[in-house]
Amino acid sequence: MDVQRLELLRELAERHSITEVARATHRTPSAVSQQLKVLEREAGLPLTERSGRGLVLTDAGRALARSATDVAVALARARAVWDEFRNDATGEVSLVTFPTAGEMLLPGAVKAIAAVPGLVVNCTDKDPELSDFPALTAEYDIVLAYSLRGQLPWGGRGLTVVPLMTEPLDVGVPADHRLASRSWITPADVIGETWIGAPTGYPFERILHQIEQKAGSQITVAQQFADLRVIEAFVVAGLGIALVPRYTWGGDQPGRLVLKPLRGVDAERQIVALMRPDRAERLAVRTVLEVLRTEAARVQAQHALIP
Amino acid sequence: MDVQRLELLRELAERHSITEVARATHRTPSAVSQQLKVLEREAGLPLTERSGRGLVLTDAGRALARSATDVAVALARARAVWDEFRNDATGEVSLVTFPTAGEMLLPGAVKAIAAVPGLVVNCTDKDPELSDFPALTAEYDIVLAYSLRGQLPWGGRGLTVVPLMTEPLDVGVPADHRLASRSWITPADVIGETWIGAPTGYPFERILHQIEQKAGSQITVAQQFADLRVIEAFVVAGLGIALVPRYTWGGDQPGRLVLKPLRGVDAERQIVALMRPDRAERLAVRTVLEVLRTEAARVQAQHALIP
DNA sequence: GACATCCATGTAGCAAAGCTACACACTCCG
DNA sequence: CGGAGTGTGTAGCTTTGCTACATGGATGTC
Repeated sequence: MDVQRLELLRELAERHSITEVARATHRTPSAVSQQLKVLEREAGLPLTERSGRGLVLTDAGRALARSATDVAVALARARAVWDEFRNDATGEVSLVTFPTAGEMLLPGAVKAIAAVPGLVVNCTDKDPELSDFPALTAEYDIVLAYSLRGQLPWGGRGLTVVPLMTEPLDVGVPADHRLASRSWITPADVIGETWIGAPTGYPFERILHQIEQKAGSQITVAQQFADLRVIEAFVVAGLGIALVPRYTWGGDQPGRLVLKPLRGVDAERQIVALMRPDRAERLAVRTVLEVLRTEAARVQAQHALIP
Repeated sequence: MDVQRLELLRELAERHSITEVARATHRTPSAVSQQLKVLEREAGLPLTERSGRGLVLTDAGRALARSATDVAVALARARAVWDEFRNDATGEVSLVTFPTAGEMLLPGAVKAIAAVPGLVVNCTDKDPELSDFPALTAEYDIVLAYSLRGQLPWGGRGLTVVPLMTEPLDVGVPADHRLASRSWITPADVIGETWIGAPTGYPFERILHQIEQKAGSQITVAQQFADLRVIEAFVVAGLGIALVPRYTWGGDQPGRLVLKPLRGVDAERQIVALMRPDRAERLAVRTVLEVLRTEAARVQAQHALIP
């Protein structure tokens, strides 16, 4: 029961291909295949099955891979305890975000992290529609993701989830709109309005459905954009109203776009950090996470002051 | 941070000598020394210090060794989960006991274990006065030990403790003794009696002290024997009375020795299994443990019937 | 105080484990 | 039917980790 081999099995469980595992671990596919073969012989049961031109884990393989995660966590924790002992939060941390969170949290966070010597974060963004968040944890240490209240799609898969903040989703209307002077809005208020929506499959869709149900009236979605800036521009142009995350909206439309809280509907999203449990143990990762949490709190507090 | 090397460090923490670690892991001292040196270089801090002709762990070394235990536990658990998956509780388990528990529990337990194919237990006994129980966990998978109520000397050291049974300690008197017809005895009853005691340092001593305190009168200990059979023989010969564990006494003095429960004093001992936490995870070990527990329950139930 | 003893630790050499490079077999898809 | 994708064998090399033996320091003894 060698740890290295278990690690390979775990990688295979996540990446679903020996070639991918080889690339990720800087080895040739042949080396990976050989090691897995040895593990299988030690285990005494087949761990993989051929399926088409690739292969899939058997039930036994999945079971063993799960245990492998526990071992990896213990090992990572040992490393972390040691780094804490030496007070050495050094290292590289990779991070993906969806664009709006990146805009809101990362500039401040990266600046704060720069103050920690030897700690480096490499950030990227990725369109949330193109890639499912959990899969990204194979490649990145920290994945910033969001989910709507009630749905917690990131549990269950054995990932570590750290909540960073909950952000209300308001209704954005043009400054000269009939609803612009209201202090809040209910589903009944927006009957008959035209909406600028997000592409099909985006979680925002669910909230529009909730509004439909509460109002008892069908919603008209005129356009579908992924980029918030485009949506805002359309709203300002008077082409419709839209759901806008309160802390994230651009602000480059000063005075021409106003946000109104939505009552009667659970209109908020949770912004969380998603991680593979072993990576979540690393001291460098935990340090970055701590910075993100305080940054999120800062943003939230700042918006509470200017309502 | 190689697991094998961490394992060596952990062994060193327990055995306090490279030579001993080498013997236990079937290597030469040179090999152990080299591997620890590599670990130390990776760790970046000295893990050991020379002390006389041997060496001792530094604080850093002890800290890292603690983490190493967690890794070993995770790894052992992975193995156990796998063995459970294959329903394969095969393997060798070594066990030490103090004599009385061996007499009481082991014959039945070993017979039950013989029914499990491929599972082997190797048992030995060891005088409890000569060796401290925790140290034996380095050498044996399961250590049967006892402790008096209130004192739990086996926690704290990071060992796994599984309670098997609690055994009352009665007062053994000859059948023709003035107290032989009583249904129980209090400390006041035994004022003026001569005691056959255990050697100094045995935990039974503490109970005699309690009796002294409750009775307000000094106790006379005439002889000190470790072996229960000798004690019983002296009691039968009318040379004194003694503390006798209720389930364990010989029975080869039928009718000539009677046991009387002691009231007013916490007179019982806990019989527990002591294990290194990683070894406690092994399926074979857990299986043996399960047998021991049911055997202990059987013995206890049997004695409840014949009071 | 010299000597034997018991440690840990260096050095050289050897055996095994694990990797790469390359060839091969198989499946899917245009 | 190729061509691009997959996983897997084989040969050979590199690295790792071990043993055997020698060395040096600390301890205890005659």
